[in-house]
Amino acid sequence: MVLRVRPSAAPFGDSGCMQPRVLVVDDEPGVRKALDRGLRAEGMDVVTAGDGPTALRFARTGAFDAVLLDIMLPGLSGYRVLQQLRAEGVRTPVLLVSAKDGEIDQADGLDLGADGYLVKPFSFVVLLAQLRAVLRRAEASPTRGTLRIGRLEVDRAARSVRWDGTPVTLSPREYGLLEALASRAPAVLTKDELLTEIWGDEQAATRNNVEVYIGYLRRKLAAAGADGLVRTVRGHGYQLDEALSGG
Amino acid sequence: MVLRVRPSAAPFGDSGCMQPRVLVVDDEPGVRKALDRGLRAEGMDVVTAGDGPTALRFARTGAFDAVLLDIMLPGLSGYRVLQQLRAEGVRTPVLLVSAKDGEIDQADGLDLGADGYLVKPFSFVVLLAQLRAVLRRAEASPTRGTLRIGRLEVDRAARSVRWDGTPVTLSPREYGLLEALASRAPAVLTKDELLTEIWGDEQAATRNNVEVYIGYLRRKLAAAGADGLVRTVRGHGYQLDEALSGG
DNA sequence: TGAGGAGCTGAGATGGTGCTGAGAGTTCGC
DNA sequence: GCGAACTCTCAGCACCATCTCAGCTCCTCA
Repeated sequence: MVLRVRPSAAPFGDSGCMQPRVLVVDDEPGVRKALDRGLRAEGMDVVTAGDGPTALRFARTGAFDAVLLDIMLPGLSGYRVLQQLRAEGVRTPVLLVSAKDGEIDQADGLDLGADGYLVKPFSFVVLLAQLRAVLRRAEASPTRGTLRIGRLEVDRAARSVRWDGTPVTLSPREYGLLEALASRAPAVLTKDELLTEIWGDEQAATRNNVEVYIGYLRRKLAAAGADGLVRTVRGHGYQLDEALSGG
Repeated sequence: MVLRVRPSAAPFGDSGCMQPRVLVVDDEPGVRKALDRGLRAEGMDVVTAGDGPTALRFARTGAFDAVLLDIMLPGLSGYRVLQQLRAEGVRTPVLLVSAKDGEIDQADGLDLGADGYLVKPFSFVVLLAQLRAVLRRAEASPTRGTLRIGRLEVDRAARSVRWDGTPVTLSPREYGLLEALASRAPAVLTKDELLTEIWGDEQAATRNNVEVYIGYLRRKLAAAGADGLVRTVRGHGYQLDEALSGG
């Protein structure tokens, strides 16, 4: 494997985020060590594992920002590890590494949920590029923190909502609707999307439920001064009004 | 390059979505042709480009679900194309392909916004795996890209349309027509194609419906200043006027 | 020049979509 | 048990999107 370490000027501090934590899984100690050094030099926090069960144990904690996963592993193949992780609902981005070209081909299914594929021998630079692409994406879609859409403020940790600084008390359903709309603003969400997201997959509720709760939500928002924030897109669904929330 | 075509049982119909549209950019006609055939066999809709400027012109419309972009290109390097696209706000996933290992290394910055990296020679299966990973992600996130055909802007997430910056409010049918035409511009779409795409397969509607709604659409567009944007190709169907929208 | 076909459009009917109020059922704390 | 908050159901209403259709214009071709 070619290893050419070239530390970037600003490895990962651009967006003020923390060191990304990367799990490196490979059965060869030499490879682990080389990758560990190389990635550390790029400002990442690296943890290594040498076999499948260990990898799974580490990865299922969800404590990593990305996993570099070799397919050939003692104990449990990389495929199985990935499969198991996805089955458990772990969404951590995974880069699959195969020792030879044909290996990926032999998988029963290609769509196991990996986020990138590398074939040995790969250059460190290519690995780094893939890794960064994956980390960049993960960073771009944060699932936590406070949403700020103009004058609207949705604190997801506290499940509280403010408009122009004044708090708006919402019921769980109302809050769910608003958070869903805010987290994707200014996209239009269909009633069915909102149903599955807030009411769950059981589909016990009907679309009229969404209409009713949009009504409740609107009333409370209007009382707080956010009149017209939730807009109806006839025939499709609802969205947060860009102009209003953004202004 | 190794080409091993293996049509899947269900290429891409799993989630009932449309064929993914992929833009293949490579300066070698042989490679273009091979990729075109291979990807079509996998159920994808493929458009090819042989040089940088052409690639940029196609890609900046936002009408593709993924771009396979060779770095070595006449006219404008793949890097520049990618850089330009990102600068314009085009978020379409891009897989960068380098002819040799060192090429990626030579880029001034790795973080141009590519979503995957491949080094020639790569096997078709690896390409397919990367491509699918990218498409799967794109499909999972409802934030579909914005179509830009000259002065026309179609935001597919917000279902909003702008001409020269001024918003145009459209009914669902009208919007469907415009999006269909914009996503394939400057191709001519027949009335039957538009019928099946917007009205569905039931075929309850007739071709006159398309004519009527093209009329409605034209009226609203004309009111916004986009007079003559939707062109009739007698005997065939409708298309967006490149010259007008592109100028 | 005229016939036929393709495409356009205005008027009007209708059905669907979305909104709302009333009220019943449920859960939870006291 | 009681009240409060939340959730859900339902029916009625208003309005808009959709559809139908006839009559029109325009193009093509003989």
